[in-house]
Amino acid sequence: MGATLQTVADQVGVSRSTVSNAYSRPDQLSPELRARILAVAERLGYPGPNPSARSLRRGKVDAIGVLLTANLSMAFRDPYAVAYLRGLAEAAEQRKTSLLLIPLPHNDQEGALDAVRNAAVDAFCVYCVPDWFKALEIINFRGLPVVGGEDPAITGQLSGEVGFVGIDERKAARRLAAHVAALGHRRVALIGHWITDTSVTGPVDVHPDELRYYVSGERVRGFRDALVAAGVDLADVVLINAAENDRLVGAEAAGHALDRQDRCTAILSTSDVLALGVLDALAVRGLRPGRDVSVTGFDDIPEAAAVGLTTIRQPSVERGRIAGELLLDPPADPQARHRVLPTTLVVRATTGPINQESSS
Amino acid sequence: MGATLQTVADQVGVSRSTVSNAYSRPDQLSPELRARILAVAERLGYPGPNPSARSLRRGKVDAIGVLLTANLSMAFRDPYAVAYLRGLAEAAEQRKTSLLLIPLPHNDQEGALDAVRNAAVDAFCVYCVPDWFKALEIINFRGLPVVGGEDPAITGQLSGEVGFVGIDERKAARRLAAHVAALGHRRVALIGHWITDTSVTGPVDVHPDELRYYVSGERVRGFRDALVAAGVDLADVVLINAAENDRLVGAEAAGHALDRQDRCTAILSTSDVLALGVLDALAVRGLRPGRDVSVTGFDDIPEAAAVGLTTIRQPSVERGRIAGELLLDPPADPQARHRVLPTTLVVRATTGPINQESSS
DNA sequence: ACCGCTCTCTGAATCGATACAGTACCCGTC
DNA sequence: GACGGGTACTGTATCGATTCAGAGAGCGGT
Repeated sequence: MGATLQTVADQVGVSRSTVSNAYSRPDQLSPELRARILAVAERLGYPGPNPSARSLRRGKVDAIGVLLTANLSMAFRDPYAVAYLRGLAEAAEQRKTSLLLIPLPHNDQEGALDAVRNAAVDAFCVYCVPDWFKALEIINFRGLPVVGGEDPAITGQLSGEVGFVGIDERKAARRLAAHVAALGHRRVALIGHWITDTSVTGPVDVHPDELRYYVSGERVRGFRDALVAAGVDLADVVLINAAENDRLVGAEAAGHALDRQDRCTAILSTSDVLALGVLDALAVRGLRPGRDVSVTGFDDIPEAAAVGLTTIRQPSVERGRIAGELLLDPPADPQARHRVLPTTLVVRATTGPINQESSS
Repeated sequence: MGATLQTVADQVGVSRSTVSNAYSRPDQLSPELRARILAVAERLGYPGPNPSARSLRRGKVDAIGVLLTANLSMAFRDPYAVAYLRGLAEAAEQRKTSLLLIPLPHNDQEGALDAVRNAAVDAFCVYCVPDWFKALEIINFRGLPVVGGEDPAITGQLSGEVGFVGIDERKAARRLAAHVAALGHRRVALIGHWITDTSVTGPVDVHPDELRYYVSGERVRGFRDALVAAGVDLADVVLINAAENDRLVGAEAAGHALDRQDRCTAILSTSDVLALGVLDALAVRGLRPGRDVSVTGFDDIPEAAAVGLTTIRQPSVERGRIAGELLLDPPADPQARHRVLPTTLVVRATTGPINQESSS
């Protein structure tokens, strides 16, 4: 109970340094002595160097902090986040680095920020964290390297070592909406995750330039760009806030678009998860996706292919892997620390030409 | 750069202790002084108490280590593991505790064990880690609390504070195999994850009592129990090892069972993920699941319902949540630290009565 | 016999914070 | 005016390791 380096050193009759070396620098002492030390350590029940003490002295903990979504357990519901995490884990695994998943409790901004302040890590990986959550500032204040996938403008202001791996959100969204507009849709609903609020799901009346959460905001702005370019009257575009990135919430949001007299003919969501909920909502009302109402998602999670969802594909596992690599082996060239990955428009069955009959 | 408690203390003109209190025990000093201290700290760029130093002194890090599958990134491929992790994250989140995902690199036993030795955590949660990986021993040696879901016999030998949350693997497997036997199947193949080897997928000739990985071993033994009870000749039972818990590997393993002249009429796998691969293998060969060959899985992941897979349902999110609760709020009563959760046989379309025509 | 070199091992300084006993002072009370 | 009881802050010991300059020994070469 409570054996330390010193205890072992005293027993063996060598200095503490030597015992330390036995564990951390085997080449610094003779193999025989090392064997003797380890044997005594085992006998005394010495569990090896205390990790906290070691990292205090070394100034390094071999772990990177992961900030995933506003709320950790939520992240495990989103297949895209899981895939991202997998890529991150692959990169970390190869470099013997642990991943510290930091809890971000709901309804406790201050507590969440404390968690970021107190995390024992060498760097941070931030994914899908809303702008109003001041995590980046704290990380910056701590002077730790960080890789994010959000607003490049914000990360550009940080002083520490910063990386970026993401996509051109707005451009991809534009491509998707252009496809929908080209099919003839003119009355459209846009469902955006967290664009105004994290507590209420429903229609909102905000100018797209004032949307809050960067990722969704850019996607919605991209949608609008394309719709305007196609000559759609913005008065016919309904904007709906989704309080969570969740299938049930997606269905609820879709309800607000479907249960009104001038029903829209297309619903664009800022994520596949929400779009799956939209499809549920259609099913409940006996509407056919791609015929009565066109539906699109974003991300291209595996289930999207299964249900034939038209969406934007963005790299998932690879994105996580690159994030990990940027943190663990930062390229000298700052240019190389800013990676914009390609996206693809994937057209499937949930989008189709406007149906004269039911849109009348 | 490099500001510490002392730096701040000197600037403000108070003692180091007081600055420490300003952060960790606000009730120990006047609000005015605290405000002044925090202001100076901010100005000096002091990022708050160093997490390593704090945890060294406190003897606590507010993190629990997670050992997930032999290989971390693999865990994110298994929907069951992800669900488990979600439950764990929920429990951790409520108690402001972080989750340290520990990398367990392939082909590096020693490195993996070091990772367990060096992890800065207060406790461990072990899930689906094979017996031959001596992680439990190390954790025990470190004297940290642990909750596992594997072999209760092993965990029973540990001296530290130990919890268990799992299911009666063998009983559940028995129920499943009894269902298959009752449908008339007599030539059966069993696919087991890691039952002999982690490098080769294919038929093996081992007595079930000598299988390696506890979870799969128990499941296979349960299968055999029921088959024997139903009068099946064990000579007609093929045992196939799966080198990974992976869909592709499942398909490969199934190939070994299907591409032989005395083709089996039922294939039982130790996990849903493997069973999905088995279904792929059937599809490739133009065989109908539930008609030509009956197929079963284990776990009841969401996709199982989608494809109509007969399987055993076991709690996933709940299992993770309970594991977290046992670690973070250990019940005083040792009995309550051993939780065996219920399982259900879920019969769907992939099992059916033996088909006279194609089994002849 | 002496130089220089490698190989092992030692000692002191250091990493940055927290716990706890203790001091100083103020205020009200009998 | 002595005393009890708070409140606000300080000082010191301590958590457990790593680092690095350097000491001493052994050894081949000249």
